[in-house]
Amino acid sequence: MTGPLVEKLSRRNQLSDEEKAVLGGILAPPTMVKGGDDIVRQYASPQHSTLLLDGFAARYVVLMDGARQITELNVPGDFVDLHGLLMSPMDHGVAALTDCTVAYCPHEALREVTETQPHLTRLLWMDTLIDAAVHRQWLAGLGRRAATGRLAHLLCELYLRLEVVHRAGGGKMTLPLSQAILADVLGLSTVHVNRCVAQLREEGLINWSGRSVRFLDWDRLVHLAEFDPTYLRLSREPV
Amino acid sequence: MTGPLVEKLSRRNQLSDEEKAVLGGILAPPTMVKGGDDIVRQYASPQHSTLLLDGFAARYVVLMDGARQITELNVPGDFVDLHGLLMSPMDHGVAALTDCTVAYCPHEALREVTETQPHLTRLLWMDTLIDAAVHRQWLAGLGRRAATGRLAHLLCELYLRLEVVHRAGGGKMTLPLSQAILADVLGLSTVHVNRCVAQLREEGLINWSGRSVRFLDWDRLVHLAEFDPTYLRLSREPV
DNA sequence: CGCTTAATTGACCATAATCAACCAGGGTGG
DNA sequence: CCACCCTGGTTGATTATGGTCAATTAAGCG
Repeated sequence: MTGPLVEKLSRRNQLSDEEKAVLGGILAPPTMVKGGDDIVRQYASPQHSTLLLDGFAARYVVLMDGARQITELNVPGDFVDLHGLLMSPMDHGVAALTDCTVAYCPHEALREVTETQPHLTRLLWMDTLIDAAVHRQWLAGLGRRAATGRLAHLLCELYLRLEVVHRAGGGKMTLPLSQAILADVLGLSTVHVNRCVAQLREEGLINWSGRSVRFLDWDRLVHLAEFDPTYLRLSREPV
Repeated sequence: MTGPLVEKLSRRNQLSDEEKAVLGGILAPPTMVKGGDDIVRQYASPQHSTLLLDGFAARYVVLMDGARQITELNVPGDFVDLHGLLMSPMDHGVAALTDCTVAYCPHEALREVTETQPHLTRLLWMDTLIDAAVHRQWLAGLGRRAATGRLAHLLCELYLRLEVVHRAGGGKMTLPLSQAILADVLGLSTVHVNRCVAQLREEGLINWSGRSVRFLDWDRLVHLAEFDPTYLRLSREPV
């Protein structure tokens, strides 16, 4: 059940069998959340954190005029609200973008991990640090990148993150997110997302129909996106 | 020397005398960094983290066309590169925006803290989680807030953060940042920052001349900014 | 096969960028 | 002491990226 989480963490530093067992032992049985429902509501103070096992989720903020900004996309293996362990209440919501399978993890058990498993604690800490690193890349995109480059960057990032947990490979990924959702990620209108997708298609960089995205020229896409994967920390780190 | 850090952390959870002593014991003597210089260079792999004791610093990303996006502003009491403890090399730079006083903290000593001081570790972890929470607010701003509201939000945030470390109070703060720097924070041009400042002035919300910002109508500014300080975690947290 | 959601396209508009001056203040060297 | 210079702030004119509004098409789906 801890599969995608262990796969991700193991990329960065060796997980001992004991640590894997600890992780497995603190998770409650999986639960389903329907696409469109909230996994965590804003202002809630949950007594558990939520590990996403399957599906796509997103942290989001809604402004008074109704505009929504998605501040983080979560893929399988991500803790969607690990920060709730140390801070309460939630200052934003977490939505299931598709049907999701999640496993809850009592804060009590996580707190025990922080008391007795310093190395595993550092790995979990690092995972939240990488969330922050992704935030910073998105900030650079929203602040200084043109719309099409921003979309290209997002596609590069998602491909690598999904590949780690075996949801993408061979230059192809399944992306069950509507253009309206992507607009809320990219800080654009749906209309303009559509134009950016069209542009990437016209340039012969991707083949995107329905949920399926195929990369036709990864190198040129990376160049257009100015994508440097360092921030995703997909190789050994000094944890 | 740990003054501003202890003041900030103590807002969130009680620090024991032992913990304060531990913090004091792991810091090297203060160092000066000149405004405009880098505190940490991108791609570097420092063996210490840097506590900002005085001055303003910023994490930033530079794109290929030379545009700069500041992804985080640091004020006294902030660790500017605590994440470097668990991840290396740096995926961005940290610049001193003004003359700064900093104290380095060897990673070796910090690692020892994570092995022996679980509660203090959680407080440091939380501090990085709050960095991420600030990132998310900025994302919402860059993605969905109009320029003037974005500036208003930044001013509200900075005032509260500076107040915690006694660099602001009585509705007034000293902000030694040029409009060009603010533009790199807000994802705007300097010209437009200037117009936004002018607008806040015209609306009678602030008095801003030179480095001195005075808030004339905090409530209306908060309303314009849609500012909710929850994310700054300035009161007791369940660490 | 109708119904609903998502994608697409076009016309027009607005926010903010760019370009280009100009001004104010504070050092500095003559 | 004052002219000069440099940085940072201010203003106006023009442009452009992306938003809004509205309609059309395509794609799932019961």
